[in-house]
Amino acid sequence: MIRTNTAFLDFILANRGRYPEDSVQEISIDKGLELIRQRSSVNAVFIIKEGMAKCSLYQDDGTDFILEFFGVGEVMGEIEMLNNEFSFAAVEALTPMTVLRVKKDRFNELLSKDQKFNHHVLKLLAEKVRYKATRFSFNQTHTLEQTLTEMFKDMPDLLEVISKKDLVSYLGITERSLNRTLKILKKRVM
Amino acid sequence: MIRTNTAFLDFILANRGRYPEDSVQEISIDKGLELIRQRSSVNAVFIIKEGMAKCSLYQDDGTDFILEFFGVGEVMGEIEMLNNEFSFAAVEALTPMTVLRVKKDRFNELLSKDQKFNHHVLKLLAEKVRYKATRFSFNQTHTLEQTLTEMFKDMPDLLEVISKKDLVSYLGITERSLNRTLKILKKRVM
DNA sequence: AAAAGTAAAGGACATTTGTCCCACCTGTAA
DNA sequence: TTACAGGTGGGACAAATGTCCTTTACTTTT
Repeated sequence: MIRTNTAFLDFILANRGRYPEDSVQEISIDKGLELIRQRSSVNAVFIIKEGMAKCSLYQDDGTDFILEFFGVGEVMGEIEMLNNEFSFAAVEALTPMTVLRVKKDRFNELLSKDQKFNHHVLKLLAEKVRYKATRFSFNQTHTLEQTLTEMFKDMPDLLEVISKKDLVSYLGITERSLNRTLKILKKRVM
Repeated sequence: MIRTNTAFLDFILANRGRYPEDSVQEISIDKGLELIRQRSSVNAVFIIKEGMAKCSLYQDDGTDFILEFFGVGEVMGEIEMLNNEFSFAAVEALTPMTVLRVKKDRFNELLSKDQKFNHHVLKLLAEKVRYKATRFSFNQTHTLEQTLTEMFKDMPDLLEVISKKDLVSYLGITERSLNRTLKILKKRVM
């Protein structure tokens, strides 16, 4: 459930020497900082080298829904770059992070000039579509209890890594429901 | 809610004369035919010229969840092509269709040799991510009544175009719930 | 038109999730 | 120590959705 993409990160790290000066900058991000603000224009693509972020969508009614947790290697801002639109989601650091920053012009240049870079971006987008589809499909057709059971199978230390509040937003439920179901699951284990 | 992408279709239609012989074949599809079978290998990309299809995911428990309704210009099979994996979803014609078929090798060739083609594919993938994210976010955080209200605003003739069974699978609910809510909405209008 | 068979709609009750609020814990200021 | 504030978990009830089965409506056959 925390997305990673080491293939792309490794590729960038191995090749950045060949790119024009300053194409890829490494920057440190404090926990809690908002890397991308919703409905603002985005002028760089970010790749996570260390740390974790959440990508969420604030809705009109005040609720916020977490689309994805981004881990090492995940890429942010490329959707907006390609559609040339304002960001449709927000990205916020959940831990201190180190990210690689590629400015808009450089990103587009790499896309058109470096075939391997281009192919990585295509694959990464395809993977985002695939993952979103399967995740949402599962959530829509299963109860919270089933969904949580799956998540713990995948990641037993879930609650140490992600706060209850974030988990609630990720699942689109209330804190009450989460607590209730966690209690049921705890009983089940004993 | 029925996705379309005329930009890409127009581009293909305008340029196919320049592509090698037989790169883009036009084929007719009967209603009900399964263009892409889930968990099978995909060896061509399809673009809809006429008609409509559903893209769905059959789950282990027998339920099937409709990810998207594909209308004119929508592209199918490109995710599998890029990830070089078996199809994760199935696509079935809901009406008689005409589709443009681009074989795997040709598709990859166009991707690497035709920069505009490449850019169209990038944009189309980005748009799929964006759309899925906003749709699912909305559904997860709203009741069926709210979701249906929005859908009818967008498309008053919804029920003439899409069968109740498909609508049910698209929303991940039961037929009973749909009927109940439709009745409530009908009362509301009067 | 009557009978039989099939698909769609809806009633009654069960389960899941949400809302509201209270009790309890912890830390801190008086 | 007391009193107050903020946060966390949970009880009680409400609302939304699912399950099961009956009823209604619509076709087809005779």
